[in-house]
Amino acid sequence: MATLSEENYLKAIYHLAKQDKASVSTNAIATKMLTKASSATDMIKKLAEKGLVDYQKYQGVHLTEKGRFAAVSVIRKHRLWEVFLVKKLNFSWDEVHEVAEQLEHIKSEKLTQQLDAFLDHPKEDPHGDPIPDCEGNLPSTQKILLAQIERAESCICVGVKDSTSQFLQYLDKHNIALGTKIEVLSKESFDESMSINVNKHQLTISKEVAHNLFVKIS
Amino acid sequence: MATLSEENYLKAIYHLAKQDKASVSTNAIATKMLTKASSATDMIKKLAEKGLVDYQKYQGVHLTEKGRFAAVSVIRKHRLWEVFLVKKLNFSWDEVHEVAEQLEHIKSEKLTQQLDAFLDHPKEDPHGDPIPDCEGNLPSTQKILLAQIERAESCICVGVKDSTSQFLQYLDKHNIALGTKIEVLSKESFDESMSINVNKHQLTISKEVAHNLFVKIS
DNA sequence: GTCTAAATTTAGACAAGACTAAAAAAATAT
DNA sequence: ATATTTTTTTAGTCTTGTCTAAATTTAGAC
Repeated sequence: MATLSEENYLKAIYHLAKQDKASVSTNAIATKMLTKASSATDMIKKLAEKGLVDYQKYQGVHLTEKGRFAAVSVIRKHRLWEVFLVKKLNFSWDEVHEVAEQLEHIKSEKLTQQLDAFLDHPKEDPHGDPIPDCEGNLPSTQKILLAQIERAESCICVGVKDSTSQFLQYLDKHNIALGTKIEVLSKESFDESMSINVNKHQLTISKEVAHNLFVKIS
Repeated sequence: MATLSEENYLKAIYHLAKQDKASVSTNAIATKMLTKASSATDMIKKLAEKGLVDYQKYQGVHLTEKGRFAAVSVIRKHRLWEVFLVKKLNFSWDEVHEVAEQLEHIKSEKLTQQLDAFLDHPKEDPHGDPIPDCEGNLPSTQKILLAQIERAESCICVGVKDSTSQFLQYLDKHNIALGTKIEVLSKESFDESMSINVNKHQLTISKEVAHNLFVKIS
């Protein structure tokens, strides 16, 4: 039902709402979509017309249940395709995003179901993000940012917040992957940089890195 | 470079040119694309502008080398995806077309290459149509239509001309698949119907069926 | 509380791809 | 060779998604 463009807006609204959970502003949507506010307003009206968002002038939008389901369905497909690309076609985790952005819009219920089965019903994509089930349920994971750790402690890398290839390649270079054990040695209060141990190698990471790595305490 | 719509037009022109090999008329394109002649004219101008077809008013079009390559690249992807759907995702041969029509437009050189490798460089799609290589070469196969057989003779089904699900399901129902041995018993000169033997079962097929089944003499 | 600044919406325009109706060219029939 | 039919093109309109510029509303500063 939703056009390609509509699906992309729904995804953007979903991701923006997750953080804030308040209503999502026109400007935030425009920024995320790399368009202008006026374009976002136009699209918001179309989405509201179709019952995918609740909208009142000047008040931002909320996804309706229907809109949320549509958004999550696209995210499900995106993440399943990412798993496919990495597990079956030997893509690395920094190469999958662009292609998955295209594949996520393919419309075929059967394709999605069969792909899911073919991949053995994966629970996470290559960046550690959870894959929604076909009913739109998304298990809430309790990952924390590495930056939130305040004392010498051991943890395991379980995801990335930023999945640009620049960041992922930085992680590759320092042998940090999903499942990698990270020992926090110390944290510098001046610049929030951290001294960590990865595979017996000591490493200093910046605030920026620490704020984009999800870990769980081990 | 080419938009989704342009790719579909190129494909249509390619398929129309194959049969006739003369220039392709505006009307033929419009009919194949299920649009109006005026829309076809508009698109032809865009394709000519981009150097994908040669066009002179009222004279129909020819694909340029660039246009032919673009068309064949889309066909390559279409057929590779069909193989994927049947071999890996358990689609049947009458279910793949629609989905492949979407997948064929995904733009990623690496994806196509890796998919090809993952499928072990298949030579044919599930309907027996040859898969072009990445340079745009398409092996010329010498299949004949079952209807062209004039006397009692044995042959093997190697492809279908019509790949609508109605026809494919008809073939399924009568246990005719690629590789199936077909013995021609007789041909009726009145209506061109044929009496054939498939897996020990005798069967009478109409002219329509005989004209849509490719075979090779065994 | 009013006044400015920021965010949002409206109005009008444009490109892509489609359509209808009408004009022009080509093909066919007599 | 001319008349008629068919094919093709043109002209003008529509929808989707975008834009700029202007108007409006909300929020923040004092």
